[in-house]
Amino acid sequence: MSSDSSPYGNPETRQRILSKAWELLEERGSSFRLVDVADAAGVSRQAVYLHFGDRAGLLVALVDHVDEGFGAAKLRAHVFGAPTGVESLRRWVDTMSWYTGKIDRLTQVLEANQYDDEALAAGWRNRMNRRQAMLLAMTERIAGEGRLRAGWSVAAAADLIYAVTMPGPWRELTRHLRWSEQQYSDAVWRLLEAGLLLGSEAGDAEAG
Amino acid sequence: MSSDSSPYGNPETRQRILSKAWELLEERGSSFRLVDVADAAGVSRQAVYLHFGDRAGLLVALVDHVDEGFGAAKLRAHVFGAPTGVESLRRWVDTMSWYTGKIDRLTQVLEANQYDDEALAAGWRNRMNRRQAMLLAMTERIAGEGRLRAGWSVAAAADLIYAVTMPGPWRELTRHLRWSEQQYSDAVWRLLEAGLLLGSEAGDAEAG
DNA sequence: AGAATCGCTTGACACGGCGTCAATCTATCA
DNA sequence: TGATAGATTGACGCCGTGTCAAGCGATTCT
Repeated sequence: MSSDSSPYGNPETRQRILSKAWELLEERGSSFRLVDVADAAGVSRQAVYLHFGDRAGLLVALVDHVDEGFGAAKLRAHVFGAPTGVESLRRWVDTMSWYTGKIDRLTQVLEANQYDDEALAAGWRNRMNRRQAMLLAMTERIAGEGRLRAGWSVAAAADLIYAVTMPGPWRELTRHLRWSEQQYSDAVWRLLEAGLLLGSEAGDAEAG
Repeated sequence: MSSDSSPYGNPETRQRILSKAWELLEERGSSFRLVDVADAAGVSRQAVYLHFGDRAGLLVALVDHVDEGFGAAKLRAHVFGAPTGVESLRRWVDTMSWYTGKIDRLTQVLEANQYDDEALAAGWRNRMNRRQAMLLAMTERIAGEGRLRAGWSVAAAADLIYAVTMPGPWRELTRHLRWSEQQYSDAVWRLLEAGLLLGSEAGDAEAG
């Protein structure tokens, strides 16, 4: 409970920098420069360093900033508030597809730089670990409802769902193969449902 | 059929550079430097530029180099030589899991730098397009054998298989979640089979 | 009012790695 | 003898990151 949460300087300045950094990242991608961020925010280049330490620090801070901006907490509540585990997973896939689209540019940069930047890697891992934990919880719930297909352990199923729904495949399908986010969501859901779940009472019959 | 395939200089030197570059990439990852490559190959830094133009050129050349080294052509022949489309896909998943492990470091670098390097992006796209084409062909064959589950178009199924089997998820499962390559292969296959394919005559029954 | 502190600016600098250039060397082949 | 190809040498410019020291205008403390 120490005060390491008081970052530095004027919070409004901090917000301005983050907002402009976000905009620049959206349009310039991973090649956005700190000097541009500073200029856009109407602040000196050093101010950025004072607030965030370095480039990686800015990126990491950006993650929380956009999560807050997009109401990630509420989205999570909606997902977990589903009446059943299966429905929860369905909502998750849907929400994730939408959300991934919103922050894909940032995700790209994080992924691309996680290998030569320690701090960035940690930030990315942290995010992904939380996602894993969420999916494990959902999968446990699904298993508890007796809807996990025979032959799958909860852990294995959760890991596989996690891996298959990473940003990479999403990006490939929507950005390069021109699927809509909804198509992605539907197809992935169908795949997971048919591959990992059991029908509630009726079989897997579907309209032909 | 023009002679743009005669690259530059002594082919043996070229090979030495590529081999050493590969080694360095394996251990240093994306932060490997051209100067180190040159030193390791016992050649001047400029020689690298003469042979490959720039960093991206080296990386792209490296792709073909390792494909050749690992006998990618033979592997492909094995995959396509399967008696049925379904078996072909099964072989592909298995082979791909193994092969992805062999070249994962290189893949990482390619993925990571595709966004700020034009030539690298093209090289990566090229590779992935060929994979897509392969999977489309396999999926068509599967559909032709009447083993594609109802409700999936050939194109959609192929795209989805392609996306789900990208290096990203593979890396996540094997490197971070400690799955073996075989476990990955088995799990992904099970998922695809149950999700997209139809049993030949007997149902989907499996030993409990 | 005087002093200290905070938030930020200014300008300069070093570092690293990439890419480039011109000059030079050394075999080989004609 | 003299081109030509393959490679070396050493220097240079560029660019973005990160660092440093000094200073400046407000606000707060007393």
